[in-house]
Amino acid sequence: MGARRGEDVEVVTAPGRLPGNDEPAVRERARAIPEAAVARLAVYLRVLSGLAEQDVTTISSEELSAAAGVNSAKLRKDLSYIGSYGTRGVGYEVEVLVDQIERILGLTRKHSVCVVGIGNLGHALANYAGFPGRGFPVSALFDVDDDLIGVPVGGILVSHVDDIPRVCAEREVSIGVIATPPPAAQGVCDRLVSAGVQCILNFAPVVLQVPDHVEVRKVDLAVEMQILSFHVARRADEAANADESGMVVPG
Amino acid sequence: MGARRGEDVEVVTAPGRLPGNDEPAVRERARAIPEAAVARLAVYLRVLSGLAEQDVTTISSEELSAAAGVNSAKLRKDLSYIGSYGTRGVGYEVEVLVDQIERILGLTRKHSVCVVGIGNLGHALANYAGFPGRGFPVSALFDVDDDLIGVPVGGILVSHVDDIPRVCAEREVSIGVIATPPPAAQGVCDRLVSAGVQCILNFAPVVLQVPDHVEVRKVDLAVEMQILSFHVARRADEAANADESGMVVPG
DNA sequence: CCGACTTTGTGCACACGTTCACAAGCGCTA
DNA sequence: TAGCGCTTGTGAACGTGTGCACAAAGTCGG
Repeated sequence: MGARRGEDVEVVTAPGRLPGNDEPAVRERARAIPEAAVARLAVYLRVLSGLAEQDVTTISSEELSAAAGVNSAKLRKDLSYIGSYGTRGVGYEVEVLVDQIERILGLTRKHSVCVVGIGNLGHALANYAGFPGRGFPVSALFDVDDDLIGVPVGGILVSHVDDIPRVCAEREVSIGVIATPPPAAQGVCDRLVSAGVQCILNFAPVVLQVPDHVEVRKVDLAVEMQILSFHVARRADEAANADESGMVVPG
Repeated sequence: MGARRGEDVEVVTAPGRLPGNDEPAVRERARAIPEAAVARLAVYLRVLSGLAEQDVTTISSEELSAAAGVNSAKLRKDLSYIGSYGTRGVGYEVEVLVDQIERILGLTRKHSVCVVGIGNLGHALANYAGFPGRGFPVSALFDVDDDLIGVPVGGILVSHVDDIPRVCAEREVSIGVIATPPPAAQGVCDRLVSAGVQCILNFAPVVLQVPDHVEVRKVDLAVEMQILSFHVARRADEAANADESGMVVPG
């Protein structure tokens, strides 16, 4: 176990009978998993699911880490956050890992998703979102365009954004996906928040302001492109640099 | 942020007096900017562009950081990576910052982009990609479906994936966007790489294997959803925990 | 039953990124 | 020109995440 702050170290033998402290530490553990590790666990899960379908029953950290594109030590540390489910000298049982990762990621429950903004991207998401992580049924779609209201997209009828509070409550939406034009995003976000949605995936290129208890993740195409652009530029500069400094091309 | 390959280690602190190291440090600096800072610079740039359009000429780190949703010290440090363009006691000139960030991000050149896989998502990207970061013209589209070849999407004719090498070379594509089904992604990736594309934005939920000199960023919807799911689960557990431990609801 | 071999789980050290806190620097006013 | 108040730029402390290397713990063959 990694040394945390002085506080939650005594989890070992659970000394003092403090109220609410006798929990199996599984829940405490969940809080301690680094976000980066969570992201990787999701990747491992996908790889493992693929292996399970190919009837692979056991895999070593070395093999799995190669398939997931990470260092094997990191993989083992990531897995250690969720418990000790490997067998030394052997490896991990694929099925066990799948189950445990799904448990930690909360994939044993279904998470109802809504998509707001049924443009090009929203369309794609409505058709796409339910399928890859099989625990995310899209259960509501919203737009402002009157021509779209009531139209079925991917099997779901589009509702008006004004109905977000009612529809989200009815269908117990827990994750909201924003795919609106930038100016509309904050307004939509506010409505989702007041509808009780606690997690938001934002595709609109704006910085959303939300209360502390709401989790926002953003997917920003422009930013991704610009990061790549930065690398292109860096490479070009390096090449120019190497050139100037009289580097000889081998061969 | 999110998971990247464990590779990007060679970004380390510029070591000692190696030959060709005496450059004006602008280029050296570029190498030293942390990836996380680059991502934020792109966000600042967008905010700043918005401000410029509203004829704001000057802004303090405090204001800008609030608009970008970060801490002001972090913002100043991020900006310090690209140089000292602020005036103490006053703030930053919006236009200067815009220019400098664009320079660092390599946005002064146009980066030709191709999209592979013209399904729902590819469609959305073809229409979307050029516009938000104004320096990214989509100049080629590819698919395997014969019915799509030659069809114009967002003003560009779709070519066959087999023509990737030729078309990418002709149109000087520097960034490849993969929006194919998972099984096709690695093959497409290989073709892009052999066509000389050095940066890839991958929307397919697979771990791509590429040579070291190729930069890959991935956007993985399923992973994002699962991270949110994790947070939903964590919250639920916390609530349950608080409940069990006999917490009294105030009021 | 033992010893050799394999692979996990993790303590430790290091690197990276974030935050704090303050000196340095600039403009404004008198 | 000197003094004051404001904001930048950054050294240094801190916390988090990564990677190494090895002990612990299991399997397997003899």
